[in-house]
Amino acid sequence: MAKNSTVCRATIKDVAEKANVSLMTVSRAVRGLNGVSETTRQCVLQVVQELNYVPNGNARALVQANSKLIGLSLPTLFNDVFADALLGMRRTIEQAGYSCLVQTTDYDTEREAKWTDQLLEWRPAAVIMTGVDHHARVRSKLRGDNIPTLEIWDVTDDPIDICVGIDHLAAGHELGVHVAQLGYRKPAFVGPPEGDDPRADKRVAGLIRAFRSIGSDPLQRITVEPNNAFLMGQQGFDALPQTNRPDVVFFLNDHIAFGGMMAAERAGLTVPNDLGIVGFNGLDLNHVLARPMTTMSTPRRQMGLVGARHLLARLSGIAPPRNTHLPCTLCPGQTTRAQ
Amino acid sequence: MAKNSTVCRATIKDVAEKANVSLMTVSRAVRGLNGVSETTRQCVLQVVQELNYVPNGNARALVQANSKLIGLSLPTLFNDVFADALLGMRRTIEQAGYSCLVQTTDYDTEREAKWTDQLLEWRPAAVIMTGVDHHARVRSKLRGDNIPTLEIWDVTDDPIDICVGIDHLAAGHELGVHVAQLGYRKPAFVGPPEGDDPRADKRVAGLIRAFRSIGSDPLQRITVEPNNAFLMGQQGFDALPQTNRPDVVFFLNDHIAFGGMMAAERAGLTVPNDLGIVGFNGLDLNHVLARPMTTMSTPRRQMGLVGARHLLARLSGIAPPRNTHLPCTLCPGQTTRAQ
DNA sequence: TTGTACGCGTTATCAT
DNA sequence: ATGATAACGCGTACAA
Repeated sequence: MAKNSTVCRATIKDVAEKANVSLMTVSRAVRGLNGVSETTRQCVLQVVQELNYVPNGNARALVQANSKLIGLSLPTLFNDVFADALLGMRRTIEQAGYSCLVQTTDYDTEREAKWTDQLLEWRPAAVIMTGVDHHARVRSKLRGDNIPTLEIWDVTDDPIDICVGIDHLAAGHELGVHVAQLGYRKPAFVGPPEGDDPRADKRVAGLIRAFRSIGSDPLQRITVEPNNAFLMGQQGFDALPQTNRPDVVFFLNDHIAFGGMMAAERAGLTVPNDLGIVGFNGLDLNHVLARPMTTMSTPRRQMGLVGARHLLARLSGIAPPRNTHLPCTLCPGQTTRAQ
Repeated sequence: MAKNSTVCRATIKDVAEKANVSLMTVSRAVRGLNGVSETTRQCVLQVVQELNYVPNGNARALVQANSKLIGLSLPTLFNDVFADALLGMRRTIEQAGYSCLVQTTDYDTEREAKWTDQLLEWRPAAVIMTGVDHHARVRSKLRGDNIPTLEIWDVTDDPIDICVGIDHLAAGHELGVHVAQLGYRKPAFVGPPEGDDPRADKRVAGLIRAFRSIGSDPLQRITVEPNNAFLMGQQGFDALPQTNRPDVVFFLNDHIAFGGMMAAERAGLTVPNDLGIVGFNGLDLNHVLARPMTTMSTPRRQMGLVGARHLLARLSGIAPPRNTHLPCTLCPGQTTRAQ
């Protein structure tokens, strides 16, 4: 009878029997350890091929008490900036033999916490999270279990473990000061509701401080639902107050800003004279626009790279710096007035 | 002395001892199985809390001979279309208790094959791959091990297991016929080199067939290096032949088309009169453009949803259809001439 | 309702 | 250079 149409996978034992050696010899040969004669190794690897033997990662993780898995938590994939950071990170991580267990949180701390619970069952070697604002349970579990943890994209005095990011408060402030110096006095911000994206909130705090210090109108915060970036920009523009309209709008990111600019021009406004448009991140989108956008360029690729390196160092017992600030670069563009 | 600053994690055994019950009672209580009195369960769960017990997924996977892990392979994350498909998929999958092991291949079949080898060590419950063109080794391994496999984004007569996608050849043909009927006769295509993206190649084949049947100039294929989408569009436009310039350009996708259009207009051309611009996918970008782009809308979200459902059905023993075609929708826009 | 014995596939450790 | 044995933490099967 057919042997119950099930997966039939070879184990070390199968290989050992067929090769007429012990389990340990196979194990050593497969892992490329010393202490196996060249002839034996050849023979074993030969059998491994024939039997299509694939080591069982679960068994290995079990006996070694932790796995070659790394948990990776991102807010969303609908945003090139995270893809950018990932690019730098994933390669480094995978070359070191780790695999990534990925989740997206949609900026929901609860979701993140639930996923963490699920993740910990796999005894991951490390965890990478976006931002530094997490559910208290997550912090305490990761700390308590002493799991190497990398927080990326933001900085804090008290990271869970190690942290590589930019100072969003300072970036917001620098951007605000620049724009204020250009003469804009009625600022608005278009982005998610307060509380959804802690990094956005910090940048807004920086903007507020910048404009308050020169006695301008207070910054108006316009809320748009998470959606396609270009649509969000359009919705953000539509939501601007008609009377006493702002003279400059800071958008959550460049793509949203572009959507807002399109909407503004369709509504008959002239950028930057009637309305200044400011983005964030310095995406490559800028390079194709007729007029480059005023924005703040963030070191995304580098954050990923540096973060991954520090984490790997941590995994091999070397203590990396707990906190790494990376610099942003102001990009004055033509979507705000000159001078 | 400090107990070697290492992870100290509670096991079932620890819980059992503290709760004064057997291992099995704990196991049952934790998994919510029947056969445990309410009082015992309360007591056990109480101890679980205190000890911060988290079941070991590796041990579980080992004894059950396969894990609650699903492998997921995507070409890139720098493309909203994959994020779209994922959105529909991941939720469904995660609610069923699975976690995703993600990779990106950068359209490299070799990379995909290597990753698959690594993945199989985890004894995943299922594998999801993009497209239907894979390394022969991958096909045979997945088939040989009888692993539930979902191929998404494309269709074929001979899927590894199950398959949900669109017919790229037909989509290309339909788009080509539409544009040809508008009177364009010198078509070009801007995208990756032939062989890199099999789905793009199929669409190109459809375009070629459409234009050949009306005896127009043959379609010129312009190659651009993978890069930021907007930049690729710009580069694609720059690479168009100056003499006997094409009168319509099909781009790999909408974002690239947008970059191309910007470049064309900066070069002084009028769209759609001097040059027709055609995208692919029907991204939301279109909704904010002053003139919507001519494109073919793809059912990305739906592919993800349907695919995930079929896969879950497969995992619970129900046989879903092997092959599911989903329809595309032609979106005539204003970046090609009317009539 | 609860408990006991065994095995899952691997590696560490200690022989030989 | 090679092998025997004992874990690792859990679930299945059966017994009480």
